[in-house]
Amino acid sequence: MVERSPMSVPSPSSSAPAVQPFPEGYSSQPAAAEELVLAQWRSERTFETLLAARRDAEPFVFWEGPPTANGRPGIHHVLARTLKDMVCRYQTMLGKRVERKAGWDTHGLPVELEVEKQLGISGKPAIEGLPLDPATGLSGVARFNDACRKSVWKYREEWERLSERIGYWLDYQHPYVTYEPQYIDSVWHVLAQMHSQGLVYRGKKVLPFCGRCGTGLSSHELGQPGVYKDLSDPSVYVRFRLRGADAGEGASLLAWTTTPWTLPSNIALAVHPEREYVKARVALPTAKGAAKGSAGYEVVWIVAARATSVLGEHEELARVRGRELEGWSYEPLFSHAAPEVDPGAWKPAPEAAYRVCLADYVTVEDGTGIVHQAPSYGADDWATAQRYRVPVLQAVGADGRFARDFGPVKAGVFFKDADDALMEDLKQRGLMFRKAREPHSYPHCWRCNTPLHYFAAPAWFVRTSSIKERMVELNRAIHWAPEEVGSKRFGEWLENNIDWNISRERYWGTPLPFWVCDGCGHETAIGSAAELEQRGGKLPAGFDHHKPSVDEPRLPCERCGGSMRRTSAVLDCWFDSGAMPYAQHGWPHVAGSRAKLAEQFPASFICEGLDQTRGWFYTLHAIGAFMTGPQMIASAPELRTGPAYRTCLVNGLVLDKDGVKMSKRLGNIVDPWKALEAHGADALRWYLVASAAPWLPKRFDPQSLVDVQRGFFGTLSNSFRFFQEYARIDRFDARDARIPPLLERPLIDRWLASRTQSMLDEVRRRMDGYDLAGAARAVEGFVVDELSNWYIRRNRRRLWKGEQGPDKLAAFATLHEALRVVSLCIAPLAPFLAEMLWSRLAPGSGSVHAQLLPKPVAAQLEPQLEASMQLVQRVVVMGRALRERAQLKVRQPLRALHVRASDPSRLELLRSAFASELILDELNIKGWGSLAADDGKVAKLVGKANFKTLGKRLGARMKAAAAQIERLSSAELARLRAGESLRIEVDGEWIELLPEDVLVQVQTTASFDVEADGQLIVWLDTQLDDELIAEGFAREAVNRLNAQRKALEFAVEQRIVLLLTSDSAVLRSALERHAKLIAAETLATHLEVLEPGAFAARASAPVEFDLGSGHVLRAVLQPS
RNA sequence: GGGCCUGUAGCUCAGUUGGUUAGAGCACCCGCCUGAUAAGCGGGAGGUCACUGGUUCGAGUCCAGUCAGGCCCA
Repeated sequence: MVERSPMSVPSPSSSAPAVQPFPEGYSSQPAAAEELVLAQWRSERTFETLLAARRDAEPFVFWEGPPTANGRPGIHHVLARTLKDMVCRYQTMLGKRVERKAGWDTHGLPVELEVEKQLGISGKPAIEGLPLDPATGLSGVARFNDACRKSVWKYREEWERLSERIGYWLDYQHPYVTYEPQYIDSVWHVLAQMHSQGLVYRGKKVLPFCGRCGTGLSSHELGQPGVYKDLSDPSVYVRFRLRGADAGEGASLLAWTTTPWTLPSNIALAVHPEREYVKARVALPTAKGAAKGSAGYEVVWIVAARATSVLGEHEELARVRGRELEGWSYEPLFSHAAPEVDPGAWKPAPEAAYRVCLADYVTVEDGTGIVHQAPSYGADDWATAQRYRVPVLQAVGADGRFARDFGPVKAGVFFKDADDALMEDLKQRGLMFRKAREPHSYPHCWRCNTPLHYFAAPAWFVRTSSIKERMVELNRAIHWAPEEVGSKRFGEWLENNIDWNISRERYWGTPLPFWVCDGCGHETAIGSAAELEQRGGKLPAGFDHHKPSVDEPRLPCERCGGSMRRTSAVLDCWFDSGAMPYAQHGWPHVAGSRAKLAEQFPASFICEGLDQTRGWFYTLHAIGAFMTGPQMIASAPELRTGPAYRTCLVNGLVLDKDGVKMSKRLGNIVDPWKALEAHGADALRWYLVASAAPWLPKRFDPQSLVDVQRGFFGTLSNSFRFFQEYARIDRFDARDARIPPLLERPLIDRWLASRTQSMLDEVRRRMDGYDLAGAARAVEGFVVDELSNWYIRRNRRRLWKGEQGPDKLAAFATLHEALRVVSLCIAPLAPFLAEMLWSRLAPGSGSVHAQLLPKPVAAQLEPQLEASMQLVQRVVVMGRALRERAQLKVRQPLRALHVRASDPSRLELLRSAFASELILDELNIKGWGSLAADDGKVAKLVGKANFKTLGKRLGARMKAAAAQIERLSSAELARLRAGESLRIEVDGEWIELLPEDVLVQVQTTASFDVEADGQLIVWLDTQLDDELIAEGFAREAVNRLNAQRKALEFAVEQRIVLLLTSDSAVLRSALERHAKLIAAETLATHLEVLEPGAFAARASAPVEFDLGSGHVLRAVLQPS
């Protein structure tokens, strides 16, 4: 055990506790060390204590977007949660109170699906017909929803465990849960408010529908991988016979469709108003070998652009614009009508049926430019039907099956299976112009692979389009990171706002609180369970807001006295999460919720994935725009006008290392647990945040994690380890009164202190601007380049030298302070390492996360000094390059360093003892050879045009001017540099050149090797004399002997006896001359340089080292 | 089909209101240092800034189009 450094003197006065080392193996096994921190946070209840301590502080409002716990958390959740945590921890360190209420999104289709799978059933009939479960006494929907309620917690434990493990501080003790009664009461209240303001209405929504599951699919579901599959679909051209005045010559309208099953529901045809349509005469098909036209001719209408490709050879009889076809009447394809349904949104006009409509969406890329319309089965068709008040037919029901026998198709036939029979029927009746099969990309249910059919299902809407202007206006007040998500993606989405379809015909969701009268159709909205009871009588004990019990209460109709029943649908679960600002507090029913809302609204900050733009970001915003509108504020002053959230940070997707989206299907999902185990949470967090701006898609490459761990974390922990080892030995105490004030410390200390404060300043500025990656990089650069690779490397000896004096204390204190500030600055992003550092650097002061982040100390900022150091480092880099080229290793001392500087202030800086000592010591050079203004002997001045200042002024003459400037003489350039201006002639015009218009640089003209960077010229005196060579040998010897000490596993303080010899007299003399140095550096208490003969007589088992050029050192090292 | 984002060295990324010869880290090669040692430092090589066209004295940067990847919406 090393008790103290070999040459240090004990300092009995110090009673400070020794600085504790890091846990064993931190560098290779950070996960284990992090677990210790977690255990400490748990046992000390650090998070809860911190929240309590900030009880009365100014709030920084953060809302957690609720994840659904029935999916596994993945690596992208680690990214989102790290960003959230980083901001929340930072704001806490600014003294704010940041409540972080966890939330669970518990409703919705994914849950239902999971449960269907679990119960081994599929589709609505199976759910409603679920048999009695003896264990619970439940059946049907009650049993199903009961299972859903339990299922949502499937991965809760893993979510909480992962969140804790990555250091995401969130209040999981008091989460909001979207299925709980008080939450639903709140959502009902919001809906009832909307209803009372006339924003809720009943309509129909055409959506992709899965007949088997009995449900519409969201567009998100349609975007699932594998939904679109290539099918061999029919491609049919059908004759619609014109009738009445437009019929002439038995002409037909030729329409094209790939969905013959919708033809029984045809009710109109659509043409493009601006396109030209032709009336064409074509030959009827003939038997093989028969003459063309032998079977006669027919007349068809088709868009001009498609006539040739569809009809082939034809005779054009007439040509009109599409709008002239409007209103033309045709014969229904089938004599027996499909069932008619009430569209709800309009009252159908029977005379509008079977006519030609105009529609802009008609294309001519394929088909005939005449589009068959079946409003039930297409959103575009629906909109057109609404404009023309066309009736709506529905041969195929929600289940995807024919509702009743229809010509050749029997009732119950699945729509996809009806195509052939229908086509055959049309062919028999001479209405099929042509048929074929073509591959088409057709959507399928992502759950059960059933082909989807678009279907007009009854739906409830919120008239968001009526508050569009307000939403657009409020959006302007939101700080989006990045800005363009708000202005473009989100902004344009708001501009094109359509009413929000809030209903879903499912089971596990917040039931819509709308009751409709069986008799007169009057509807009413209920704002809470209490109100339901008040209006409809006592609710049964254990009443649940969900189906089916919520469907039982009937209300008396205020209008007609009839009975009102609840509409069957449940709420779009996006509404649940969008209502969380209010519902998480149970507003307004729960006691104290009004005050809570007043304080926790609006959000200062939210952060979710880019995919939430039309999800949570929208629903929060839309509901917020309503809730902060003038009518709401009048009745609920706790709501303030303005957007629901002030800052929204968007994070991008996490892709695999090849840039491919992670999916179960591809098996390229990164398991966050594996990454955590191998590299720790800090490294994972740091990598995810620092590697790029949060909103850019990120490629997750495990190798990069290794780099982060070895690079930043390795360097920082090594720096601490270095400090710790000597601080412990010397019992360094940061409160030691003998520590010199900063201004009395060496300049390099003041430099590091200044850089520390500059770094702190940059971190704060970047964090305040939500540039989280920039903040991380600022610390990283400081720690690696400045703290470790420069300050510590340059100052190692000050910490392990013998004397306990002010200089040593100053070095300790400077390093301590830098590490202390670093631990504060990394706390938001690397909470574990920060805690480990803090508890060792500032023991007894509590958690680093409870500290206030200091403001930069202006008095410690010395920009001049920082600039000087940059100059020093530049000269050092140039010197190293020269050594490299001259093949002179740093151990070989050199006589002199020469510098030419064009700028007198730089010369001044280099002449300072601070710069001189650093440069000469770092480069192992005895002294300055010359340090002077350039006199033209090794360099000349070269002028270069400053394009930035001149370009705007000169425009097209810029090129000529630049050429002129390059020809300026050294004398002219010298005048410019002295601050005078100059006139030059360019293309016959005189131009005034100001000093800043010309960049004056020095260029070397020397014949020997120099380094030049435009400002400085540096070269080495490479002449070696005996003295330098001897010292070089001595240093080589020290190097080899110390390596040998290590090879022999001597303890660092082990004193030795050294016997040295060499056949080279030159080397022997060098060793003798520098014996003192060698002894000191190798801790030799006794050193003898012997003649080879004498050495051989006394030495047993000597080791040999070649010190170069055949000078071989033989040595014996023995413990003394 | 529409909107938006991304494309810079082998990899991960910077690149200010357009301005001289496009940078960093990692990896690679060469060398160095070693009492922070399962670390550290220096040097080198490595680029058609996805492609095409345009605006401009000047384009990685602005504009239009194309290609590729992604997100969202139809």
